[in-house]
Amino acid sequence: MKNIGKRPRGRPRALDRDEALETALQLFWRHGYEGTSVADLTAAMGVTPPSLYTAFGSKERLYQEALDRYGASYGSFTARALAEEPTARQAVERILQESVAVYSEGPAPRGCMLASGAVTCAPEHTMVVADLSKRRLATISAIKARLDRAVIEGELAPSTDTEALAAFYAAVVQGLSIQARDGVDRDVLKTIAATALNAWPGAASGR
Amino acid sequence: MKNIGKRPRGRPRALDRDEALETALQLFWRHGYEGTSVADLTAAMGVTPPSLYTAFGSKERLYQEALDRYGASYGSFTARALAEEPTARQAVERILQESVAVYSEGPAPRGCMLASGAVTCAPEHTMVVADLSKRRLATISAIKARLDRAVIEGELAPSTDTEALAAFYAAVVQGLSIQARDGVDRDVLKTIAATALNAWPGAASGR
DNA sequence: TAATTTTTATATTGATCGCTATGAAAAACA
DNA sequence: TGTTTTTCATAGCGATCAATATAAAAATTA
Repeated sequence: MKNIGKRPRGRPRALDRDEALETALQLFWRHGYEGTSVADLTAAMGVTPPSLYTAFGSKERLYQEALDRYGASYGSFTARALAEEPTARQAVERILQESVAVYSEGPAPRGCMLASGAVTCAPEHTMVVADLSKRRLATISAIKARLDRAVIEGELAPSTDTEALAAFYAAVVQGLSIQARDGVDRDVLKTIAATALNAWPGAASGR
Repeated sequence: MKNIGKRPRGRPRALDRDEALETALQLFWRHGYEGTSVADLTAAMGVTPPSLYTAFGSKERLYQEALDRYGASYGSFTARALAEEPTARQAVERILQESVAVYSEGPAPRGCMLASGAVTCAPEHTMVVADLSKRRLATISAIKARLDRAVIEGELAPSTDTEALAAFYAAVVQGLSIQARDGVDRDVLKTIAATALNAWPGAASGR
């Protein structure tokens, strides 16, 4: 008899991988990579270290999986806004607004997991810093690609520096992330987002 | 005989306190609070742990002293721009430009020590996170105070939301800090700064 | 020179770090 | 039932964490 769609051979795992990954995401989001210990993770998951290592390999790989999960859930609004909104400007506007909503949510605001995860780090964790950096730069590239399309479609002037404009809005989002964690009032964050839109090429900034 | 202006009684310290503090500043700036160990610090200073502890008390107090030193040296351009420039707009412009210069300096850009020091942290280091947060918020307040003065002097309309405008430019500076660390090209950073100025109330953002 | 004071270096402290060797437990196979 | 396979919990690995107890070293003071 073949084993198709049935249980595998050994002892079934007590660890719900999906649930455990969400727990890891929450801890890493709040405390960052270096601020979250394996003991913290296993305690929150309700398992012992060997179970964690069998399921995820290492703390570093678990962190990367948590980042992937973040990008596919809480952090997915950026990609969705870029894909769904009819204009680049509306996409950027939605990104700014949803950033405020997601980052300042809950009793202890968490900001952006990519922006606040591990900007600085011990030399031995360079890989983690580089990985996060890559993900942040990828976000800028995604915004830039949408702006380039807007140039082609005539929404933006051909002379537009799309790379710098994308980096500018990414910078505002990163700043929103830090200030959300600092407890800056949500209304202020919303106004920051609105102010950033005044820098949109050709926009008349209000008096 | 009294001891006035002479050497104190005991064995003279081999540790140059000022020099050691600058060394600590550099390490903390690069690797953050959690990413810098006492062993790293003593090794770079060329002393043994007891010397560090008699001179600075604890790692946490040394970090705070390093932050003070940063604010009085590398990070002093903000306060100076706010005090020296004739208009609020020129002050903000200078802050943005000098941010780019300072944050992207050197072979391994360090960003802002306040913005990248310890956004996330282990629960047992909450004091450090809170201290950094307080310093970042103080910067926003300083900018706001200058904008309030600009309102009084007629440079800005009375309806201006000075708190949000100050928070906006602080957010851009914080984003610049992150992207400088990520290795974003210096010219792009400069254009981000210029773009942010287009959001200045009443400014016409270029086509 | 002898006593006092302060800093120094050596060596360690207990705690925690990420991680794993070991063997029992729990399932599917034969 | 007995074998095989996989995960489980117990316990502990060496390394590193921030911080110190101890006592020798180096200065001033008497």
